[in-house]
Amino acid sequence: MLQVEPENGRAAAGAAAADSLESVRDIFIRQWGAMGSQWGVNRSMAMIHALLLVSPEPLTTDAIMEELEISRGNANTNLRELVDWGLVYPVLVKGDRRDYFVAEKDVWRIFCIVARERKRREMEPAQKVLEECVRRSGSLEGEEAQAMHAQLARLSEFVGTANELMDKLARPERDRILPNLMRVL
Amino acid sequence: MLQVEPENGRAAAGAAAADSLESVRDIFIRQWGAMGSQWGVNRSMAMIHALLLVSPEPLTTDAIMEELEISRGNANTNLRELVDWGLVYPVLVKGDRRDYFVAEKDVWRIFCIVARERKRREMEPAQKVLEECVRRSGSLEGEEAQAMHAQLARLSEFVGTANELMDKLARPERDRILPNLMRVL
DNA sequence: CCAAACTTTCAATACTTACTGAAAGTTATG
DNA sequence: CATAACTTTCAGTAAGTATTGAAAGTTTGG
Repeated sequence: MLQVEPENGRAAAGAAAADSLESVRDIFIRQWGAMGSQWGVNRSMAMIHALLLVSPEPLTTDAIMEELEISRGNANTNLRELVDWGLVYPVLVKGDRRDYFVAEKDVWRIFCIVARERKRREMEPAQKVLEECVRRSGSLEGEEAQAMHAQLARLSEFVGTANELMDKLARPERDRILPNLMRVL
Repeated sequence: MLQVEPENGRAAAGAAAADSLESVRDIFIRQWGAMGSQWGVNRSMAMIHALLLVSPEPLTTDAIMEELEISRGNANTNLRELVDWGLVYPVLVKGDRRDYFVAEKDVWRIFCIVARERKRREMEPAQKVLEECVRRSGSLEGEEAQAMHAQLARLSEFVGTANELMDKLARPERDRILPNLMRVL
C-alpha cells in the first residue's frame, strides 16, 4: 500500500492502472500527505486525516498504523493532535476496549477548524508583534522614525481588520454566510 | 543588532530598554523573522522583507547583509525570491552600479500577492488532487466506494468554491471589496 | 578588452523537525 | 488486586531545510 503502483495485473504496459476503492483511496492519502508539507502540517498527520476522511467506519490505531505503515508512536502522537484540533473524534465501540477514531466529515466544520487554527498560529502573533511595535514607535521623533511608525500602523490596522473578518467568516452559521459572500464578490 | 538587548545604557537594571528607531526596527525584524516559520517562509526571507518594509530608502545587498548579519549567498537567494513574488523591487540608483531594493509598501497589494501565492501553493494542488480522485472513484461500485466518492466530491466542491472566492477577493479593486465584505459579515 | 566591482551558484555543514521502537504507564476485567 | 490489553512517552536517529563561504560568472568603466 501507498507505493506508486508500478503496473497493474490486467492493464496493458504503459496504460493507467484500473481503479479500485483501495487504489483511489491510496492515491488520495498519498497526495494529501505530500500536500501537508505545504500546509505546515506534517505528512503523517495529513495522511491519517485523509485516511479517516474517506473511511466510513471508525478505525483503531493499529488499523491506521498498518494501512499507512507508520509506527505506533507516530500514529498516537498525530491522532492526539488531530483530536485536539477537533478534526477527529475518538469513539467507543461496544465490546472493544480499544480507541476507535472517526474524522469530522462536514466540510464547513473542517474549514472553520482549520481557519481558526491558522488564525491562532499565523494572524494573532503577527497582530501582537505589530501592535507592540506601533506602540513603541509612536513617540519617536524624526522623519524616518515617523515613516516607520506610519508603515507599521498601516500593517497593524490591516491585520486587525483581517482578523475580524476571519472571526466572522469562520463561525458556524454557514448557510447565511456563503451565499452572501458569493453575491458580494 | 538583532540580539536581544541585554541592557540599555541609561535604563535602570530590570527596566525596559528605552525605545529608539533602531531598537523598534530590530524588534520588528526579529519577531517578524521568527514568525516566518509559522508562515512557511524562511527566517531570512521574512527578516529581509521586514527590514525593507520599514526602510524608507532602498538598500543594497551589502547593507542588508550587515544589518541582519547574514551571508551574501543567503541575502542574494532570498532577495531574488522576494523579487519573484513581487514583494520587493530592484531599483537603480544613479551613479551606483549596485542593485538597490525597496519593498512594496501598499498593504492591500502585499495581501494580494501573499494570497495569490498561497492559493497557488496550497489550494490549487489540493483541488487538482481532489478532482482526480473524484473522477477516478466515480465509476466504482459498492456502498463503501460510493461513500468515499461522495465525500471526495463534497471536499472538491468546497475547495473549488473557496478558490473562486480567493480569486475574487485578491484582485486589486480593493476599495469596492473591503467595505462590501465588512457589511456582509 | 582588461581589471575591478558586483552577483550568482553550489557543495559542505548546521539547524530544525519528524519518526521509530522500546520501555513505562494506564485501565479494565476476572 | 494481578494480569493482560491497550496507550503514551521519549531518547535516539533519520530526513528535510536553511545557511555559509568560497569559487565561478557577469557586467561596466577605463
